[in-house]
Amino acid sequence: MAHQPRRTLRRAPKADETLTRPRKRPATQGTDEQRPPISLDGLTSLAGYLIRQAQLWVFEDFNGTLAPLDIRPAQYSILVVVRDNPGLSQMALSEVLGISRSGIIPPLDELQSRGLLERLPTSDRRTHALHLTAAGTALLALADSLVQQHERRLMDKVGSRGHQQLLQVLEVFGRNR
Amino acid sequence: MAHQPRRTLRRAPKADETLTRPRKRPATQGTDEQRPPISLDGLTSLAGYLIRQAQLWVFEDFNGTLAPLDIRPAQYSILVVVRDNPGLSQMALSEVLGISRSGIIPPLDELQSRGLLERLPTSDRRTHALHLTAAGTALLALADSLVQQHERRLMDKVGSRGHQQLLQVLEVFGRNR
DNA sequence: TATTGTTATACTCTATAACTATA
DNA sequence: TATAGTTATAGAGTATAACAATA
Repeated sequence: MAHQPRRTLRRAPKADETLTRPRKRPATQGTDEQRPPISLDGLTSLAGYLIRQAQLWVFEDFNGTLAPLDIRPAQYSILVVVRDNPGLSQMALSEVLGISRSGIIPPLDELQSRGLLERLPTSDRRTHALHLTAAGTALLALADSLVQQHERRLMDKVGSRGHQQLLQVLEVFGRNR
Repeated sequence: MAHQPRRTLRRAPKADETLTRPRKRPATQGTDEQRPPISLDGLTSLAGYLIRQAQLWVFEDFNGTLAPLDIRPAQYSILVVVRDNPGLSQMALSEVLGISRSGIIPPLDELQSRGLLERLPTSDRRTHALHLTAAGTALLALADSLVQQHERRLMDKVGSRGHQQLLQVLEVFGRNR
């Protein structure tokens, strides 16, 4: 029904990262006894396992880096796609991001309540046209520079050559899912 | 206190995958009108985004492949680590898997209730020694062959060379987090 | 009838804190 | 006091189903 843009104030997200984060091994537990090494070879030989571990690192580092702006990965991806495709509908957005059309609503509500994004009416009164506000555009510019820092840290982790290889090899996962 | 191994029956996990899965674009919505292409360049140039998308594919394919055995990624990783490190404690397991010591309990309970894994008492009566049962060893062997199918599908996706590069480049994320 | 956005609900995963028993 | 395992609780993320407005 193309409701009024809602003003719902959503739960303030924890300023810090809330996503999976690795254990900070508990200070080599008390005495610095050496513990028997645990073999992970059965897992580390699987590319899928390594991808999962890399993704956990990415989210952790991303969240830490963008904590000052209180932007999580999903929010960042929404802001980028809306900036690059102004006026797109919620359906189109949820589709390219691989989220259900109901799942896109909480992050959109939050971004809107923070004044970063707006839902404008269209000729088809069922749909909303998504646009960034001036504040959203400004904040995204800041976020972009932090994301570049994050990306550089990833490059430090895997090497410049490794980073290039990742972009090439994983490109197949980037196209429209 | 090294409780009795619990018999708690845990909620039957949905036999199919329950993790994030991509939208199956709704049949090009009704009429096959061509929709304006949506630019994702702002995201696909980020290695972190591609890693995230790859990881979603991995979980989806993994879950689909291992659905006949009703084994999810976390359960598989537990079975592998316990097989390769028999007798390790829950603390050690949760540490190498990057899960909190309370978070390891639900999957362990489930595996134990399914007769795949047991918690044996040790001289330190606070700790449990984790071991696979015969059934667990047998099921893991089946799982391994399915995981190899999954890994082959990943190789089909990124190419043989790309697969090798992934193992090399991401190896840094595999070591003990 | 089909589609968009929304609400309601449920489930998974993970986190933290408090508790028990052991050391 | 410190540690291992457990319980209780909470939060984020995502899923499905049903609904109203609109096409």
